[in-house]
This record gives sequence, structure tokens and C-alpha cells, in this order.
Amino acid sequence: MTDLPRSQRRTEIRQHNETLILQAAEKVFAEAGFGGATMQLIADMAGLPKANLHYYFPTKEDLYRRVVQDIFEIWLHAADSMDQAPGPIEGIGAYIEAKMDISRRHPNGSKVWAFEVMHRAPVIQDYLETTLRVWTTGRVRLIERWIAEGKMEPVDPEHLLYMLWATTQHYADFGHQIETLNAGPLSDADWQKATDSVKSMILRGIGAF
Amino acid sequence: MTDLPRSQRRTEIRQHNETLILQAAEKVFAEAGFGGATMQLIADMAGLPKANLHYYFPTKEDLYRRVVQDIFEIWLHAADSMDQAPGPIEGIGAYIEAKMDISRRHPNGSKVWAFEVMHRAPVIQDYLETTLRVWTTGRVRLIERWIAEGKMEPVDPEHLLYMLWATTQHYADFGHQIETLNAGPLSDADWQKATDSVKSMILRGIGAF
DNA sequence: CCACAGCCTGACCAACCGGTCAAGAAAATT
DNA sequence: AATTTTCTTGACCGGTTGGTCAGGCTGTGG
Repeated sequence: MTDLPRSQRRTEIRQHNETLILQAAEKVFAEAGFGGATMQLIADMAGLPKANLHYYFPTKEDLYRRVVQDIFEIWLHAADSMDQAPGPIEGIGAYIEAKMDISRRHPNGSKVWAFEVMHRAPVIQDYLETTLRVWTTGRVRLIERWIAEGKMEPVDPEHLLYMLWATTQHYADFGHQIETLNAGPLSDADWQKATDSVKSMILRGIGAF
Repeated sequence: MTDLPRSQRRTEIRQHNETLILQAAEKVFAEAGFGGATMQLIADMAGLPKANLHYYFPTKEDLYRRVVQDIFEIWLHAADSMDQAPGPIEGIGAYIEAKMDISRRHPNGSKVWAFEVMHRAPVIQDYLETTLRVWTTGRVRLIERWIAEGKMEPVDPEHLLYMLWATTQHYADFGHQIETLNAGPLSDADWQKATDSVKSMILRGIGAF
């Protein structure tokens, strides 16, 4: 009852510092994993004393959970364009573009997700079993409809989704390997070429026409 | 000069214990990353006192490096079947099958490699710049020859390789996510279906005929 | 039987970890 | 201006970490 009359907006200080911490945490968790990351390192990168981190995020796990949740939200919305598409060329094409864009602009978030899943998802297992499963069955049905309408070859919808996730996220998770083979960071043109290559190979692979 | 007259064979005790330690280390590093893994946990899993680990592998990093090197060797040999193939159907088909098999039987090694690359490869950067680069340019030329011979569509060879790595390793690195959506571990039939799906989509995607 | 090199390990250590806390500074509310 | 709430921070703590080491054990060659 006491905090019902919520003060109209959260103090900006709080929001500002939380953002600062979350950005630093995403980077450190991505580069060291949960176990390798230290609160001290995140604090230094955020330019705050360590005790201040614990004021906003009581435990290391609370902070980690927020980072993982944030990237998950971004991924879910990437599929919005897929839903009202007339067919796989537009729908899956747009989904690939959206996910490649996320890989480029949120590589650290993608890595944190990868770390978490490889770690057997101790923190976001419930998300996998609820939200992600619902999302997946929805898109499986969409793909099945496209197949029934003769708009693409009868591929297995689940394995198509895995391929979409694997290929697009690979450019974030294994970006370092790609940059090493590429002898430097990917340019705008490189990213365009990567996106076009993925799109053309997959769309041809599912016989979208 | 002192140890030139190597005793005829390495004591079997050494070889046995090193294998024991490496197996345990692979699992622990895969599930916790370098930073999250502890020598104590690896020792417990190997059934040896911690001090014994440091007898065979002086530092944690030495042990980690060996684990990463071992999986790298396995991966390199997976491409042997690709080389003397007459065309992409046989060559890339066999490569997909080999890598899917590795994902199934060495999922932990694959995860350790992923951890290492995401960590910006502090330990195996030289491998990326030398061995892997040489390997890659070799296969790029092979693919280019197949394209010139009209055996497949003119896709970008590098991005095709990335797609092959991404899709096959995804079944190891993100195995937990797949198992969750699958409501249980993948059966023999599931793995066969996964392999067939990947093969058919990619081979059709590159227009192999 | 001895000698000796390789193997084993409990006990120990300095360094570092996540997390706490009390005391105060700053901001918002009255 | 007074008061209350929110924010800030250095100092501190118990527990854990990678790594060390002295001393015992074991198997093998002579």
C-alpha cells in the first residue's frame, strides 16, 4: 500500500546508471562468461565504484539475468516483420535481414545468450520452455502454411529455424574468427554481402518462389 | 641434450592420467567457460587430487590450451573427405555429415572452441591466423573450381563455409536449446533427420547438381 | 637388495571474489 | 528550511581460487 502512489517517473539518475551498468555488463559477460566476469571489472568499465553496482543490482546473477532478458526481447521483436508477410521470400528474407542487423549491432548480447544456453541455461530455462516454445510453434505453423500453399519446398520447419538462428548469430558469436580470416573488421559492404549471401543461399535452399 | 635417450615408451600411467584429466577438463570448461571452471572441480570429476593435476598440467591455461587444440585437430581432419570428391554433392555432403557427427559425439569440445573464439581467442589466435587460414583458402579454391566447372551456383565460398560451420556446430553449441524445444534428447532418427535437413537445404541452396 | 627417477598428495598461501555496511552526500518533498 | 528519501562509497569480511611445496610412495633397472 505504501508505494501505490508511484512518483510520476523513475528518477533519471537511476535509469541513467542502470543503462551504464547494463552496457558494461553486457560487454564483460560476453567476453568472459558469467564465471569469468567480475563485478569489479564491470564497475571499472562503467566508471562507478563496485558498491554502487550492488545498490542497483543486488547480486551478480540479477545483473546477468537482466542482460540476457534484454537481448531475448530484441530477438523476439525481430520476427514481427515475418508475420504479416505474404510468403517466405518476403517473410524469411526480412527475418534474415533483421537478425543479421542485430548480430552487427548487438554482438555482445548474442554472445551472452550463447554463453547462457551452452551453460545449460540455468537462468533462463523458463523462458526457453514458455516464451520461446510458444514463439517457435507459431512460426512452425506459419512455415507449414507456406508449404501447403506451394510457396516453398516441404522442408522441416524446425530445422529451418535452427538454420536461420545458426547462420545469422554466427556472425556475432564467431565474429572474431570471421574478422581474423577477413584480415580486419567487416565493412558496410562486407555486411551487405554477408546478408545477401545468407539470404540467397537459404531462400534457394527452401525453394522459395 | 640430457633427455635425448628417451626411455622407450612414455610410462603408461602418464598417458592414462592425462586422458582422464583432459576428458574431465573438456566437460567442465564446456559447461562453465575458462573463468567459471575450477581446477578443483576438474580434479573431482577426474577422481584425482587437485595437486596431481598441476603435476601433469602446470597451469590452468596449459590444460585449457590442450583441450582446445585437441578439438581443433578433430575438425581439421573432418574435411579430408571433402578434398578428393568429384563435386559439391559428394564433397560438401560428406563434410556436413562428418561435422554433424562431431557435433553429436564431441559436443563439449565444440563448446570449448566456441567459448574460446567468443573470448577473442586469447589462447589460439595463432592457430586462427595460420592453420585455419591456410585451410580456409584451400577450400575456397576448391569451391571456386566447382563453380567454374558449372557444378554449383556462383555463391560466395567464404560465406558458404561460415554457413556450414554455423549450422553444424549449432547442434552442439545450442544443443540444450534444441533439446528443450524438442522436449528431450535427440534420438538416432532425430539426428538423421537433422543431418538430412541440413544437407538438402544447403545443397539445394548452392544449386549443386 | 639398493638406488633413483618419476609419481602422488595433504597442507598451506597470497590474491581475489561477491557481497555487506555504516556513514555521509545529494536530491526531492514538504 | 527542514525532513525524508534516494544515491554514493571506502573499508571490510568470509570463502574460494590457482598454484606451491615438502615429504612420502612406487615401480623399475642394476
